[in-house]
Amino acid sequence: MPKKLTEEQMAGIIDTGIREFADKGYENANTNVIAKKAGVSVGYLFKTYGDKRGFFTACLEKSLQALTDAISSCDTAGKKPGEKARALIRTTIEFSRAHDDYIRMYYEVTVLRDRDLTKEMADRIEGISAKAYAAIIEKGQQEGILRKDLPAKKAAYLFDNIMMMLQFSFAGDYYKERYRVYTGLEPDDPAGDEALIGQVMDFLRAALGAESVKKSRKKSK
Amino acid sequence: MPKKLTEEQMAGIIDTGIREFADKGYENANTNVIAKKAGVSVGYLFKTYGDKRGFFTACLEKSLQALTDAISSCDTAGKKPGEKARALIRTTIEFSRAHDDYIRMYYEVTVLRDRDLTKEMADRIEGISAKAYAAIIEKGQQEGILRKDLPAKKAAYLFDNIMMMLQFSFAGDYYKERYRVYTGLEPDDPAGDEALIGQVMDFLRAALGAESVKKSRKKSK
DNA sequence: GCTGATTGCGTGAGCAGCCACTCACAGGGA
DNA sequence: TCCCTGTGAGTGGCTGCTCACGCAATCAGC
Repeated sequence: MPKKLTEEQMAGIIDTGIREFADKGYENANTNVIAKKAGVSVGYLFKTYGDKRGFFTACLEKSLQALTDAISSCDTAGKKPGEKARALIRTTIEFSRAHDDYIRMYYEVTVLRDRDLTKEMADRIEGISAKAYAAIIEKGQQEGILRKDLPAKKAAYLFDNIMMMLQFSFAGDYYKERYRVYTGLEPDDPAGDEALIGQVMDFLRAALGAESVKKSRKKSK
Repeated sequence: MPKKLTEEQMAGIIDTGIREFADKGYENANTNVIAKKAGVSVGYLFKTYGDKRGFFTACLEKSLQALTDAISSCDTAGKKPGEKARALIRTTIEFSRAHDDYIRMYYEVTVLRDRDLTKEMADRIEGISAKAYAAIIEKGQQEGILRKDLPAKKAAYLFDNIMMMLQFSFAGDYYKERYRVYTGLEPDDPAGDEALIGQVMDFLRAALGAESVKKSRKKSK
């Protein structure tokens, strides 16, 4: 049965692709299988996206958009740096658990052996968060809430290290197991979330906060 | 020309394998090519290691051993927790730069889709460092150098997050680029190392140190 | 010591299966 | 009738793995 694909079908290929790439990895994902699962012909897939890599890039695009949207929704004007940070941590954890396939797509980029694409993606993805984080931190420093002796860029880097690892910890098999080993908690269970968020905040507040702020540190557990 | 492989040849296959797996990834590494590069027949490779996965595991084993050795060399008895941490950070950075293929092998595990192997590896690799880190932190807490209100396990987890990201930052293309984006520094150039080590220490000391220790914080940059 | 037999390690051409990609075609819309 | 979109059986190239063979080392008999 030929003729004119519906909008859903066209969007469906991308979603199917994301699921397959996330589950099996780039190499093991099979374009024939993806097309069949999406109810579309292979021919269509290749005519539309050129080749496998092109299709992958399209899938990636959607995943990254969703990720970026979630992150930037935390950066509401008027919020204090501390509130922003807390929102960022909570959103990251929740998003990673709910849309683990998007995170795993992002993780796939990290593994890619295509020098140019790798560089482009790193610049795009990290560029966005690097600027956002550095801005928050700089603002905090100006307001006197955060210590000024650690360069904002380096602080942003250390902050993002923790954010990235959080993302992976709730999406990838290896990182989930690692989370279990370290904390004794089950990553899929949201029960430990609040405690974790509190501890991460606490850790960061201590690491980045100005002396005056440290005193108000609350006991956690 | 057949007959009896030398010790070097036998070790050589593993080294060649590590290089190939690290460079191209598990799927793209070609057993025929590895055998040829190592100056050995494919037949030998498969007779000795069973299949590609078995050969990969053998390569992994050597990489992990080297990594574990380097890490555990920092844990000399008698050192203060702070000294141990500093040695750990320095060693991690230097090792990652010098033996980036070992780190990339480790990273490959992280991507593996083999549930059982993933779990086993996570338990082994992370189990070792988790215990070591937690022990150092607990000791620090008992000595009153480190704050006691953050559970040692969680602290170890956050510490390891930073250590892992440091490893990747000097070994993987994506992470190298990310490091450039964030810090503006060139990851392959050791010139920025001391400053980075100082800042990481500073960050951790602030995050984990007891109040009394914080006062002695030195200005960095 | 010498020689033919025996053993088994290592070889690499070849095979089988997989999968990205093509292209001749079907059929719906204008 | 003429596009033009989408189809899916087919193909070519790649790669993990096999297996029949060759060669050296060891051995048995003299």
